[in-house]
Amino acid sequence: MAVKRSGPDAGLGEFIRRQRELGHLSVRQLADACGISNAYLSQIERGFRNPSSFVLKALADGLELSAETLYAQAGILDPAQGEANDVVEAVRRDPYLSARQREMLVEMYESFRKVNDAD
Amino acid sequence: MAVKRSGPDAGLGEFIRRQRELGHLSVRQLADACGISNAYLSQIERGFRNPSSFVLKALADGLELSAETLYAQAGILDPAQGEANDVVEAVRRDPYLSARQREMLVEMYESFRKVNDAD
DNA sequence: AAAGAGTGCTTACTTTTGCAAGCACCCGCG
DNA sequence: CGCGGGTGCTTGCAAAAGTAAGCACTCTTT
Repeated sequence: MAVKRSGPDAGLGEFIRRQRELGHLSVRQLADACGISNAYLSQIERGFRNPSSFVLKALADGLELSAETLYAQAGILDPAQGEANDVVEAVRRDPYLSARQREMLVEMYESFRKVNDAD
Repeated sequence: MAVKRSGPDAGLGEFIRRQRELGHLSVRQLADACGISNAYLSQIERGFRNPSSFVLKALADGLELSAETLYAQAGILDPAQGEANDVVEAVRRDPYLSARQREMLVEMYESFRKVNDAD
């Protein structure tokens, strides 16, 4: 078959689960938000199924993180990417933060910028 | 199924075909280079099949273009090219923040990371 | 303590992916 | 001509994706 196929070894599932738990979402909640079945999400998280591009995209949306991040985790996008500059982008890409935490950091950053513009 | 499914309407296939022709490759050549069957590639190009993440990645490699580009064409990646990787680094480099502000953002970020490790 | 809802997981099933094999066609060449 | 090799396309079929329904368990609530 020549094209990579991941089995129950894939770290992608674990990553998704971790993100879901950081956001305090149940399997069903995230599955609904993504338009996929909870059964399927459960299998993805445990590495038994290999989500298609569209499901991956939907998961990225549901988890409120950039599709790039998820695809990088899936080993599809080269994670290297760009030369580090934009704080907001860096926050959005960070795989260890919850959606809420990312939101807070971005807000804080932007309020700083705003204040600075004033003086 | 709620998740996007493309039929023979998809512009992705046409894009792939155009790229293939620009490279003066036959269907079989590109298919071989990608490790997929020529039958399947033919169907993808005409929009009858919906390549998985892995096939898409293989196609990007075979066409020698970045996976980002192809995924953007597939309508999966927002063409917004992000840079920046590391949050702390990005914050430290940001020229619009004060030292104090940088310190606060970094502290906030690190406390989030710490909290996440706990649960 | 039984009902009710929430959690994740399993099973049986349908639909889609992706391939091996083969079709029809167009060339260049002996 | 007639044959070998190029082109893209079609057609079954095996294997994987994805779902609906339901299981086992834990909490609340009554």
